[in-house]
Amino acid sequence: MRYSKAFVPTLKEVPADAKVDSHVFMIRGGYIRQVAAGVYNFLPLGWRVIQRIETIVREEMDRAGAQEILMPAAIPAELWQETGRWQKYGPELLRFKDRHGADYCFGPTHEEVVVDLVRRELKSYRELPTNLYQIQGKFRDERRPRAGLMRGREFIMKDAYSFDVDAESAAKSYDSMYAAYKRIFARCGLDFRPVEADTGSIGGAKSHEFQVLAESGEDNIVACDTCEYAANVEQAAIRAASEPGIQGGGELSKVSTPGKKTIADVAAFMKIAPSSLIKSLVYMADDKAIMVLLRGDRSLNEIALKKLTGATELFPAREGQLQKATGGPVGFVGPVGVDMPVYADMELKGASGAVVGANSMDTHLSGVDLARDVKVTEYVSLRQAEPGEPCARCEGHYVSYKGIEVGHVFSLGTVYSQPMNCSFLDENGKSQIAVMGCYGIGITRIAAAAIEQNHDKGGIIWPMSIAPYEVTVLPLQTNDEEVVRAANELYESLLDQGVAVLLDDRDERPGAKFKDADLIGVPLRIAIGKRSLGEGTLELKWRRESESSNIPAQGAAQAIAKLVADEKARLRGAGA
RNA sequence: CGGGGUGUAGCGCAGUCUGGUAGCGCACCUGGUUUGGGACCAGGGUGUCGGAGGUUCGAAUCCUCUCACCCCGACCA
Repeated sequence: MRYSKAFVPTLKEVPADAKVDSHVFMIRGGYIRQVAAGVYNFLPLGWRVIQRIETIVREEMDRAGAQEILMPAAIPAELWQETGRWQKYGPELLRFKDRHGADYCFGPTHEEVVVDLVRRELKSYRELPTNLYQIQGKFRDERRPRAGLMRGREFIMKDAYSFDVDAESAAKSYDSMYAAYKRIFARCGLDFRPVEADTGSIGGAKSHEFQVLAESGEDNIVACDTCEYAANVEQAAIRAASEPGIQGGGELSKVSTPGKKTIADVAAFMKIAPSSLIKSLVYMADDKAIMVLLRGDRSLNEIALKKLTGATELFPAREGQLQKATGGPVGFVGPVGVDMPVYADMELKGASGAVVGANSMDTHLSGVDLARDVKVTEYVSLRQAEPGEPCARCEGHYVSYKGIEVGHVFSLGTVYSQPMNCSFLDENGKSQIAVMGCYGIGITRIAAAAIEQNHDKGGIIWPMSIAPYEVTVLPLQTNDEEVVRAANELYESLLDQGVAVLLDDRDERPGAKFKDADLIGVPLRIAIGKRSLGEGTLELKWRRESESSNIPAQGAAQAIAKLVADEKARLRGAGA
């Protein structure tokens, strides 16, 4: 591409709306433009990146034996009603009516559609296993879209669905996708980690997320420093404590704690550690109040609570609801004498000598013995794993990371195939339900995650495999015939070699060209100027390095093409 | 959904408190000089002041309603 003809509107100034690096650089570099909250146009550079990511995904999915299809974005409500998700999915599902008044939704995921497709055709076990995938624009009406492509409402996703005869075969399909995902993310040049995860509203038995490690990530991950175990904190296993998390003993007595509403305030006031307090949380589970008890220094794992209660809607009680349920004010909530289910974290089993709220203004209770003073409904593991604590699987300890979820693989079992009756006849002529898996990749999110991991103050530093252009050629003096001729020749030769090359033939000063090249982030830059051309050399610089080197002008195209190919091969090798 | 904030030129912003007929930087257009890290000089204004209603002789500015976007939290494949 000749830059003079390209639609690449770069910006010197940082747009006011963008806070995250990947968002800032995608706008400044002329990759995307916003249309509405969480909805973007992809400009030529942005679209080239997306297409290159899609190509890698297609190659690896095809290699793993999956077949590409395309399902509709507009889905009739009946399919979603069949699985009950029309009711369950909530306001994230964008719903609308056609001219006849029939209900539709814009597909945020396609289990219903693919199962409907397969169940109509599937007859025999001989047709399995099969794996169908698509790359498609999805829409999820996020409450709060943010950070550009990291969390948009409309985004591009690759979703795949496997169908197997039994659980054993389904496990093989799962493993094959897991392996394909590792190759895909490695080829995209990402530093990532597969972690055990919650299955969320998709449902099913086991799942892994593929997390790109980045400070700006929204997900919290813990990984063991010794074994291979890594998990989302929503899911992370916690090693059973060998003794109660709070031990003190003593008599139950009232303590005056005027104005001390938080764990930190009470601990400081009473001169004890926050870990000697019990945190009492009141949640509304489908309009029923429940209480959760945790050690004062721990955080609730809401996913675990949701699983425990089976509630569709679960949120912290508002002030009025809380007062009604406990009879006391916010800040002094406690479990002694309350009339509602009380779930205590496993760590509190046998706890004594603890401090809790007294359900009356400016008062706490000390010397609480859970077994003696509180009617605990059940002891369950309800807290989040924390960095530094012992690994549940080995003798190591947890380390915490921030991650961007770019892929997720689910072992679904029959949660969709059963209610939708997706069946086949086995060897004995007996009807069986297909065992499923589903596998997602956020194509547009990969682009954002790659930038989060690969940038500096000046702009993006693309991995070779997904860069919009692999090489950029900069003629530094556009009024110098020799320079222009050499640049044009190199440009044509690189095109002949199959290299994706951007020729900056604009009548701009060298400084402007360097700045734009850095911003756009093309991995390899060839500067052609009077200075070096006189000595028969060109200046080659990797975007990721600070120093340039000179290469002979003679045969430069072949040498550059080889560097590009070697770099892509290196990334490919990383996933093997 | 709760809390906070912002809408004025393509982009970044000032002007709003205290009402008086819209401005700065960058970008852009014309001419000239420049050319190895976002050049300089001269000239040019490109605007339903987010929208609707109201108060007023007069509204970017005051009042009411409304829309959009951003941030924090909650929520979430």
